Amino acid sequence: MGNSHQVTIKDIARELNISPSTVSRALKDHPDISKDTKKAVSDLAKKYNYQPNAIALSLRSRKTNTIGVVVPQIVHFFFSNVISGIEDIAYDKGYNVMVCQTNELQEREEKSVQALLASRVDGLLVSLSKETKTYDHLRKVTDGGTPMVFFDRKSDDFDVSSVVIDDYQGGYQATEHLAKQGYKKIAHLAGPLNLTLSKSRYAGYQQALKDYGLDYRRDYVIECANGTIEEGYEKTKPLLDLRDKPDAVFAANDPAAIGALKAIKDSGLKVPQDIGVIGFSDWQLASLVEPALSSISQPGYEMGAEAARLMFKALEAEKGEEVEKENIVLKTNVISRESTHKK
Amino acid sequence: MGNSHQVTIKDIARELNISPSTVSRALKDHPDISKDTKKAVSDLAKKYNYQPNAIALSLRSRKTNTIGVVVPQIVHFFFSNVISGIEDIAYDKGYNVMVCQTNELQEREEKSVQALLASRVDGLLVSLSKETKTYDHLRKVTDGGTPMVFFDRKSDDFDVSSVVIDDYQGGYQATEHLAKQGYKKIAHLAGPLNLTLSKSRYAGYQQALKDYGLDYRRDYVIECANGTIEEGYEKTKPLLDLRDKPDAVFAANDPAAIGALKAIKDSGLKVPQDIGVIGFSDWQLASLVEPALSSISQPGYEMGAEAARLMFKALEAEKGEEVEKENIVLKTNVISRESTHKK
DNA sequence: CTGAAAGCGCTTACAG
DNA sequence: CTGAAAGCGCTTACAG
Repeated sequence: MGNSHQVTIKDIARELNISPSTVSRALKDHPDISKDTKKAVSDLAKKYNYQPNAIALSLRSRKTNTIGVVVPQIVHFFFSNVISGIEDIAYDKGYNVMVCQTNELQEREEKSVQALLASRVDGLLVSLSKETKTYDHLRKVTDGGTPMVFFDRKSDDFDVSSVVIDDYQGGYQATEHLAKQGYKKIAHLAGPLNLTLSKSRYAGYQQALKDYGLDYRRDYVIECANGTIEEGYEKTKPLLDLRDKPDAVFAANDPAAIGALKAIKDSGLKVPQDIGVIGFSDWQLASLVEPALSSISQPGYEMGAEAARLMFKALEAEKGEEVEKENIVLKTNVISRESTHKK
Repeated sequence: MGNSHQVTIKDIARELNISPSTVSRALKDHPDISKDTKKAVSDLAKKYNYQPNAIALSLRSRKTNTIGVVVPQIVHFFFSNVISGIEDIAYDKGYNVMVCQTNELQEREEKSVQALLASRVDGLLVSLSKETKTYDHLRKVTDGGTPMVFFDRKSDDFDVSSVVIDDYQGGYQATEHLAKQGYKKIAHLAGPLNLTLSKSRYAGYQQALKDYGLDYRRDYVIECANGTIEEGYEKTKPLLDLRDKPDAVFAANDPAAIGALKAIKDSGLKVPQDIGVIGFSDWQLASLVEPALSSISQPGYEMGAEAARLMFKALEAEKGEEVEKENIVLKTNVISRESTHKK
């Protein structure tokens, strides 16, 4: 028909000469309504493809059946997995998902949270931008009574549920894996050390060295602020120039590890025979380089699904019932490939 | 406060002993309202962090300031770029974005479209699932008067705007690039040939062969239905067993190209000296393999931004004004890397 | 300068 | 079995 007006209950009522209340009841198969009326209503509803207006329902029920997601980047293997996990669970629950990316900017994070709040999302799933230093915008969320769950990048200033990766364990596992393969002098390309996540990986690295009786040397640790392939390449070169050079590199992210791989190969040394390399899985890239890169897996999809589940637990709780906060820490796994197969 | 009730205009009115109408006017700086009232209202609004309820506004204005996106997969380099492009433009326009993934299932596509329609999104951006054969669910969108724009995977049954990649040109460019590098016997790992997109790339390949005076041989063309690395590997092997084997391969997607690369290397032949390889960029992976893979770039971000712009053009049109449909075809580019540098 | 009324599309307690 | 009324949170034409 190309009619730009969606059919309402009133339209049906008018055509049938009955009241909107009756139409509403008939539509939801209310026991009071007569068979005949129900039939007439549902026939007409079908004929005009009547769709209940969710906006009107939301206004009445103060529930939008929508959750908001605030994420640093959409174009990112890990985060797109998280979003996908959230969306799948939300779909099963009959919820819609509004997605906002902050592009790592605090200002955009603030505006997005504000927009989502204005849209009265039932709950908010948030991963902080790298830039975010103050939390007033998130205070408004919790103060207003909207359930919030952090994923991956959280602030400890809030008493809300969260899902994060066990970065300490990941750093430990990576280093342990290298040690078990027989590498003795393990260097670390750390992530930006202002992030808790980088510090945890670094700490796990140190603990594993200790547990396996290996030396911790400050000059074997180099910070990679951007986590790019180029940076990994450049920062690895000085390590190779050391008189006593490392025989393995644990990079806190995969692009840096790939850069390290290149730098080692360019210097004429062999991976994994001379130097082993292991990364930390931000992308799905690791398997493609040569040699294929060992890495620590981060369960992105699971993180999203878990965060969504925590959210729905809060949303489905009885009104007034206190839901206990959970802080879930997901385990990482070692993905062992060629780049660490020393023998 | 932890008060789970968001402050409304009525609350402010009550506290100030004035009417909701006056509060509403004061809030939007209506000229009729006195300075004093305005000040009192805005002070209280600030104190209670009043947020206008977008749901109530939507019900009145029949505009939600939200657009819906239906995409086959979120975890996908190309599509996540598209979503990102859409989100950035929507953010600039003050719109929210609801994202649904179909996981390539028609049923889920139908339900998602339906849910988005029920939520009264102002417009819908759709990329069809591979499975979608019938279009009743999309007819409901256009019949109901909701603007729709297709991106990447479209149906020609609708008179709506669309943004797609010039696959014909991409196929042509890939083949032309190989020809110009001096390759003469160019094979093609085609995509699933039920998709228009695959057929177009194939047609571009054929035309380029003709234009460059090269033979078209049916046995040089192999269909890769899944587009995985494994499939590319397996389907390339028979090509290498031919008595008169090709000296170049154009794969309709990057994973298949990467599989081809491996198969060629495993057979003892050299890339690019013996056989050149070029892919079609679905992922960002191409630069990491060895040798680095030449590829045809698909501007995903631009596609999303363009599709969003078309949508907003329709949404911003005067009521009743006819917006002319545009079918935008984005150009691809050759990304020339090692895998095709014959000399 | 301010307020009462109506309405966006729905539901439901109340009345008959 | 059905309907009128009230209300979700807002805006705005109308009245004063």
